[in-house]
Amino acid sequence: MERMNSLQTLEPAVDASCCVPSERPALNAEEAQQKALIFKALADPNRLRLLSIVKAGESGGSCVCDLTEPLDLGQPTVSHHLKILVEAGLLHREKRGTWAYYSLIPGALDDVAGILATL
Amino acid sequence: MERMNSLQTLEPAVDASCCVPSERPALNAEEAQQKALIFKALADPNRLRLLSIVKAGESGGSCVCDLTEPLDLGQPTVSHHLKILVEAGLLHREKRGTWAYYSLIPGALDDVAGILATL
DNA sequence: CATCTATATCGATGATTGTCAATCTGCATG
DNA sequence: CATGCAGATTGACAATCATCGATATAGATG
Repeated sequence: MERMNSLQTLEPAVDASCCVPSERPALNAEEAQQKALIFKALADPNRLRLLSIVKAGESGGSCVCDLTEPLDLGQPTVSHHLKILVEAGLLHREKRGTWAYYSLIPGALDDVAGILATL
Repeated sequence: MERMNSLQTLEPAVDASCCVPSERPALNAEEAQQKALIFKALADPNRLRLLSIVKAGESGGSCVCDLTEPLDLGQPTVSHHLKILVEAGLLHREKRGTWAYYSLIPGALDDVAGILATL
């Protein structure tokens, strides 16, 4: 299970040869599952709020203690949601001393938008 | 429950007065729930494939019978997934004779991308 | 009207998920 | 080393969800 998605490598150069969009043959089961994982991560109100707060507080990242209160959720629950967002390739986690700081991975949300555009 | 989302009216002119992005105060619980509904609709591999197939077959829409086989799912299950996509404001359903034709709502996926961009 | 066909709805079931309380880990500081 | 604190992990439980088989609805056609 470790390190599930990377978003960066999700569309690994569809065609190494050359150009032409080459008749996209409609998502196969495997691709669909990959991409669904990312949308699953976004499919919870509290996780959307976490992303929103982390994005708004862009300046070294937000620590869990800052995120627990506004959501009115227990600390373990927030940790759990954050883990899902990290595994989806949307957030980055950095431990500094006792605290863990979470920050948006640059471009990650744009990549998701790209997935939608190329469905 | 009827007619849940419209996507078009989800961002109802954030600010009627004028300009300035006006310090977005991080998703509140209600907005988050609304938006999560849309991502929930996208958070299933088979629904992603349905969207993909419907999008690819843009020419009057795809009927359920065309969608059942490629997904290898029962007809009731496909109908169920399609309903969820319609309720999320992503697909349009049109009954012609005995058949039901589904088509992408123009701009709907772009609107979702917009939600991501303004998180 | 009887029948056929395409699709929708219903009821049940197994799987997944969100949440919490309890516990564990690891860093920091007295 | 003992204590305290931030955060992660675990185990349990209720709620939600995806799927299916059976059935219902509603056009079309004989």
